[in-house]
Order: sequence, then C-alpha cells, then structure tokens
Amino acid sequence: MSVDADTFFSVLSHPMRLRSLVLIQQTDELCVCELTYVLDLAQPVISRHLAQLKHAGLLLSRRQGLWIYYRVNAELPEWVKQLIEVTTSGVASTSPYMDDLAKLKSMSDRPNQNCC
Amino acid sequence: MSVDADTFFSVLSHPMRLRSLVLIQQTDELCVCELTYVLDLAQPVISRHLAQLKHAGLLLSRRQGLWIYYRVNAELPEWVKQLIEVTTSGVASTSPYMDDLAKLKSMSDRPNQNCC
DNA sequence: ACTCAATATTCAAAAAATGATATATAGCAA
DNA sequence: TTGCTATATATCATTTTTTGAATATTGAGT
Repeated sequence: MSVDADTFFSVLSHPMRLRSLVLIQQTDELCVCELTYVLDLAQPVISRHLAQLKHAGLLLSRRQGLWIYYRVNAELPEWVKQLIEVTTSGVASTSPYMDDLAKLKSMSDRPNQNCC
Repeated sequence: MSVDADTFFSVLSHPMRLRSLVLIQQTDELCVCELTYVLDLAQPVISRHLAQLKHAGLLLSRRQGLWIYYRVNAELPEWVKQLIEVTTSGVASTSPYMDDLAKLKSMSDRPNQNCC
C-alpha cells in the first residue's frame, strides 16, 4: 500500500473523515447510508469523503447488492494500523465519537437486517 | 492540554509541520534557525507553522537569548504521545524524514555550539 | 424493457489554508 | 541610546479544499 505519513495525516484532517474512520474501525464495516445517518451529512458529501479515504489506501469497499460497505484496509503498514488503533481507542470515550457510535446502534432499519 | 483528535490531525496535515514535529521529536529540541536550514523554508513560514503546532498544544517553546527552542509537550495525553512516537518511528527510515535528520546533523554552526 | 433505490461523479461557487512581503518585537552588545 | 540578530506577526494575493446541486451509474425488481 502506498500510504505515506503525509497522505495519512492530510486525509484525516477533515473532522468528518476522522469520524468516519473511527466509526468504521469500531464496527468493522459500514455502508454509506449508515454513515449518512449518523454523521447527518448529504449523501454526496459522505461519498466523496469515503472516496478520499479509499484513494488514500485507508479503506476498502465491497458491494453487496445496492449497498457499498467500507472497511479499514487490513494490509496497511503496521505503524499505520497502530495509528488507527491508538486514535480510535484514544477518542472512543469522547465527543463526538462516543455519540456517533451510540447513534449508530440506535439506528433502526440498518441494512443487513433489512434495508437502509 | 486541550488536544482533541481533530486538532491533532489537522495541524499535522501540512507536510512541513509533520516534518518539523518528527524532527523535533527525534532531537528533543530545535530552534527556528535549525528548522529553517533543514526544511529550506523562509523564516516567517517556519515561524507560522511552529506557532500552529504550539497553539494546538503539541509543542512548547522556551527562549534562550535570541533563539527560541521548540520541544514536544511532555504533558500531552498518553494516546497523543503514542501517536507521535508511532509516527516518528514509522517514518524514520523513509524520505524525506531520514534526509532531514541527516541534513540537521551535517549542519555547521548550530546554536548551542556557537550560533546560527 | 422500465423504474426505483443506493451510491458515485461532475462542476461551479464558497471557504479555508498557504506563502511572499513587509513590518514588529525582543534581546544582546557597543 | 543605537544597531544588529533571531523570531514573530500582519496583510494580501494565490492556491487548495470543500460544498451544493445536478447528473450519472449500478444493481434489483417488475
């Protein structure tokens, strides 16, 4: 993977991208509609942020029917994976990350159960 | 310290700020003239980047005569210190970080020895 | 084939970050 | 005080990033 530190930090320099990454790291996999719901952003905005995270090499995606699921790339360099882990556990109990996770869990009609 | 993850990542999203932080972490303390030399930037540019790192809580500074030395804030939250350490060791053997350190070591007339 | 739902992409406008230049401050030394 | 050096700050033009809105794509169902 072509993840240099430069790219890593600049792609995470946007609050919503950071929140997205943390949330995905905490849940293994999320689809666009779940992030749209939790972060309360317009769909094209989320899509573009996810595309940036993917282009930077941090996320991978898979399609399942109409949904596209994003997950953290498991083949990142060790130090990058560590940064993601340390960040996630560092912020887990703080706002807005804590609330994001709570909001996700309270979301009804999540896909995998049924639909978006 | 008021270092939230948001601030942390956005203040490090500029290549020169990241290089500065890594170099300072590797050397304990550096003055502005040393960074200006190594990074080959105009003095006001370096000063502003350092001010941003300081304002974000990552760096502290002390004056010694005409020079101002910057160092990593030792009282950062544990997870932030870990991020800095992991990043520094993650990039230490890569470019341009490796070369920056080499260039610093080859710098003559460093202060503390004599002057800038 | 047609339609709908989820996601992606394009493009112009708005907002934010950056750098050049000039100027200010602070300490030292004569 | 004056002058010099290291660093900081202010202003403005430029570049980069981000967003809103419209449109395109892709797959599922009929």
